[in-house]
Amino acid sequence: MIPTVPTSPGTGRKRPTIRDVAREAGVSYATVSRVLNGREWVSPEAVRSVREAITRTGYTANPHARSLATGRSGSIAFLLTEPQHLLFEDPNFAVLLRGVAQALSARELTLILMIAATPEERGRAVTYLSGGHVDGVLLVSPHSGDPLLSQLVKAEVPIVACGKVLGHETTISSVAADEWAGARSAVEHLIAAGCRRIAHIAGPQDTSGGVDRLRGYADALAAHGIALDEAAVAHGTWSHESGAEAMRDLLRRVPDLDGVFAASDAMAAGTLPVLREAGRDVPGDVRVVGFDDSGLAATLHPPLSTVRNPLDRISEEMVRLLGELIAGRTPLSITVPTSLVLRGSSPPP
Amino acid sequence: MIPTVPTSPGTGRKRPTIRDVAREAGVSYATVSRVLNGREWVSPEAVRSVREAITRTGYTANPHARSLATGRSGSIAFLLTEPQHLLFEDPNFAVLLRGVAQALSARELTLILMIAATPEERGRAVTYLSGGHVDGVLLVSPHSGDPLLSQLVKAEVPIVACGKVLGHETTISSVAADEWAGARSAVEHLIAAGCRRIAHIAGPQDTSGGVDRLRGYADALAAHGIALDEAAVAHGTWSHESGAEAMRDLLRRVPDLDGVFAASDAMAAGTLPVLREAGRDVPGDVRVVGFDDSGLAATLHPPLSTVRNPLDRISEEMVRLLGELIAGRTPLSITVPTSLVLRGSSPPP
DNA sequence: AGCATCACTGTAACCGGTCACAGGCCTCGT
DNA sequence: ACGAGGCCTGTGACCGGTTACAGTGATGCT
Repeated sequence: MIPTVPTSPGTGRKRPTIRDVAREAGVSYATVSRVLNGREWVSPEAVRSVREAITRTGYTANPHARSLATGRSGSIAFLLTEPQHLLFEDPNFAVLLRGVAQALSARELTLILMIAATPEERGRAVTYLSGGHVDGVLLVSPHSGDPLLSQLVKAEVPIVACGKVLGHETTISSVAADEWAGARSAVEHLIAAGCRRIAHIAGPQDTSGGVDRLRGYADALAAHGIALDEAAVAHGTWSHESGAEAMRDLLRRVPDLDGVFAASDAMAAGTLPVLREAGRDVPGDVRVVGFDDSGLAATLHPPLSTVRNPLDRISEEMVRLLGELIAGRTPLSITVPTSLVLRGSSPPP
Repeated sequence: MIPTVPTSPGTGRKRPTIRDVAREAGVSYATVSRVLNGREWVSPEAVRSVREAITRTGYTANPHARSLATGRSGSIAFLLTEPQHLLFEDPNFAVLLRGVAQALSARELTLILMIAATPEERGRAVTYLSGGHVDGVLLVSPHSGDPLLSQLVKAEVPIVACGKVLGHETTISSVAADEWAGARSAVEHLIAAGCRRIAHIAGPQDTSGGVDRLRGYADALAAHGIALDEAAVAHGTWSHESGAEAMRDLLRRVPDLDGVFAASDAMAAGTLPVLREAGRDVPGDVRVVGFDDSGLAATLHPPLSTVRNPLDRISEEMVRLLGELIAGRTPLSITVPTSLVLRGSSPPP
């Protein structure tokens, strides 16, 4: 016969429970619970003695017991479906992640990071997320047709996406930067500064950011009666290298260009050495404006003018919307304004 | 008056419990639990009918109830104490994170990402981690004297660190690349290729990586009877820009150098344009070797020879060690071998 | 036949919280 | 003096699992 040892010797002392605190404080465990949750109708001295007992015993609530009783987990998942793109190539992504972590931490919520790249991981992610482990899900730039998306929607998990998700406006919330307005303001600045031959290095056209920034460029030109020249639009992949490549093309196709609006800072950064090698002074001969205001923008030579992508606001809003969704509000899509940051590569006129 | 909604907001009908499955299958709920956990001594037909009942009801176990009963949370924390460094500047970090996520996912463990940069966040992190929310903690390059570390150790949370943590060998496990051997092999390769004036761009000397790579450099020279010249060692911050800066210094101080070993790929990348502007051909006049084999190494011109930092192995080992720690084994520090990858910036002799 | 063993199953007692409900005590109104 | 009602507190019933322990019937052994 193996008797159960009351005080287990090897594994150290066990953590105090709410009952231990109640005994210490000389009240019932229900009262301790009330103090912990800030419920009304508890006498000041009870509050005081419970508080003291808590610090004396070093008590912390068992999160699993609490979750079991309340039905809330206190944690939300940050789901990545395209890590190779987001995590490794996009410096903005780190800013977004940082912002989300901060916003969640402030709300005492836990961030569960899930990477669902392989089919196997995606399957596990769906079961996990539908299984009640988390209170909600934050998604980065999901693909509209992704089956994962519809499975989560079917499981009634609250979801907030970063970037618009076509076809799911009524089932999931989303937060997006006003890409179009940002792009437009950048191009209008170039026009106001006297540029007449403005080229654009566009992002991938299967992303909403790439499309909207291109539309903003085109609309700004149209609004000022400047004809859109197909030759003045090159396409890149967001990366530094693709920006350099695109710039070489543009110099060949539009030798008289006097302004470049690149859809990302990295691509804008790629244009600078190419322009220098071609003997064009920035901003003297050619003005350059990027997009994102990533960390690298200010450190370039010359420092890069750019459209500030308000990722801190976006992450904050994502968490806020998710909170509302969890509380039972209906899905909502919002847009966050961008702003123009002028630096050496295209100073104010 | 605002009545409390009885049914949880997100979900309409409530999820089936183990009792529902038992009723469906015509057995007791203990039997269902036994089937779920693969316990012995359950009749084949009971297993079958339970399995059927599970698929019929769409049952998934409530993770919080399970955690409460077993005392295991099934999740581990990945703690970042220096996000500005790791998350934003270090491309390797993303690789490590990816690897850890994969290893945990394969073990059905959840990754909780915690960023503890501000004092407030650090405090919350300690309470959270000591509070039994997670089964263990993975730490990236913690600073040995960090009070956070000793608090976690005191709370008896299983910890595995990436990189050596001096003074905690008996309390926490750690996994590190063999930085010293890697650095040494890089420098020996340069010597074998005929270089005689080999400079080093060192990393920060308050990190174990920075120190060990410098030691490896010094020891390789000593082993081949080459005197260490203080002027041939410059210091950088891991970053591209600091590498360029260091290279300019070195060209001034050691004009006859014919080899450079940089402690990071980013710093090595920074040397290339500086060398080109100075009229030195790589690898003709000067051979360059980096460290890490980060994504960028192969895309440079010329492609960078470098020491492969086995981050995939490291992440895998970290998770394995943490598992052993959780199972009750004693802490263990292990080293993972590196390998030399030769490319255009210093091809094989 | 009687008893031990084996293979399996069910009951009940946890795990550590939350919360509905039933009081108790004190003050106030009548 | 006594009931009403406000404030505060304690009891007990959950939440949904795991698991110790106590059966139960069938079989094997003496």
